[in-house]
Amino acid sequence: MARNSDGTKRTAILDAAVVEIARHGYHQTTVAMIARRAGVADGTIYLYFRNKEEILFSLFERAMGRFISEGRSQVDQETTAIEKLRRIVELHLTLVGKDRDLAIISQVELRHSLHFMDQLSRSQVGEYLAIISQVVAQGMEEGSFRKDLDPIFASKAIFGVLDEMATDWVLSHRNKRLESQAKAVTDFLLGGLSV
Amino acid sequence: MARNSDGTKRTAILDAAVVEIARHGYHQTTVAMIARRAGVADGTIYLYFRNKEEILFSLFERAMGRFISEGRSQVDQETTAIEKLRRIVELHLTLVGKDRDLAIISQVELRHSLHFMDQLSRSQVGEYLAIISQVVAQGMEEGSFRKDLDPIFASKAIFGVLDEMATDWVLSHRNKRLESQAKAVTDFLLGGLSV
DNA sequence: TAGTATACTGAATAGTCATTCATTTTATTA
DNA sequence: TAATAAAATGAATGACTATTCAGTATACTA
Repeated sequence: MARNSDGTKRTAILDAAVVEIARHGYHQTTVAMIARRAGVADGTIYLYFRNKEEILFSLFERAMGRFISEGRSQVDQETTAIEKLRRIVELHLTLVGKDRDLAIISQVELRHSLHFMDQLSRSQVGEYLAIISQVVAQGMEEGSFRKDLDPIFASKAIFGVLDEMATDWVLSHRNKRLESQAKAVTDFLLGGLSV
Repeated sequence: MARNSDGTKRTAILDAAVVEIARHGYHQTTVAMIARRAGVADGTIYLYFRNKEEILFSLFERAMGRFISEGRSQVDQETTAIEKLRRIVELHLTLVGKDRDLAIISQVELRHSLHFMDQLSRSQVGEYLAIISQVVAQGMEEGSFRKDLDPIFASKAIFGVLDEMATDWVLSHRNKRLESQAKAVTDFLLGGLSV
């Protein structure tokens, strides 16, 4: 499998894939379309990726990597669990809201098949949830969060709210920035519905 | 477009589609596979559905219809917003947890394309969210829910948590019943993370 | 029972595209 | 500069499948 040394061409292919897949959907996007936009020949794609599906996987890995590494660093910049949660919410909404094409991919196109979702949730999403659940656990120790929480459960619930906001933003055609919801989300997560 | 008077055959086709699509995914499921399982000829499918995609739409409508009608009836059986919320959470998790094949479809396969999700969210999901947001609004009037909530926002957050629990259950290979999470979900939604 | 309408069948069609690989171009080495 | 290796090309292949429709079977009517 030949490839140029810097990741130039691989990156170009992934960038092209984001645009084409966001615009036409994974199944309507042909390998030829991605190749054309990336400025390479069809066959070149197969020097960098085993098959079409691997492009989608790689796309996800690249995006999720940012969530994890930035997530960690944001969390490390704060001391209290409440502030850490605030940072995670802001980061999540900001990262998704930054690039609509990528958001379409992560909120819609990546959820195509059971097989696919399975892989995703096992690998990187699990790592992301672990970061969140650590924050919850810390909050419980600190005494700022309720003692009767299950951190794993709570991390999923938190992710669920963030994910729904992201999906809603992708589907809405309004132009409101996604990160403008950060405060509302944090307040809801911390305080719940009850007075 | 010919068809037999009772919905027998149409129902058989939809039932077959649920099984095949849950098992192989929408794109790996051929019309022939659905026809075979339903015990009809390939062409018969097209007497009942315009095309393959319409099968998926119909599947969704049938399933979502239950959420909405049962949701309303559950809500009507309670008086306080807190109890209504409890019912919605229980119903949602029970309905999803009742049929794993259908759950796979609603949590994974139905989210195929932006176009598709768009249609879904506009139509029936919107109606479902409206039911939830009415409950939130009632809770605010009653004084049992915080006054600074936006009911629309809150309904999305609630749906997000329910949806994530459902997806997690579909992807997890454990056998724990989904509705066993109902209390944890309700507590989380009502009380949030903070003490 | 003959005639007509309705329902169903399944083989043939028509188009699509992921993937391959023989060939060409570009880079590296001696 | 010649020889060799690495990268890249893109036309051709081969496999797949949604949809159609001419024909058959079943139900209904007079």
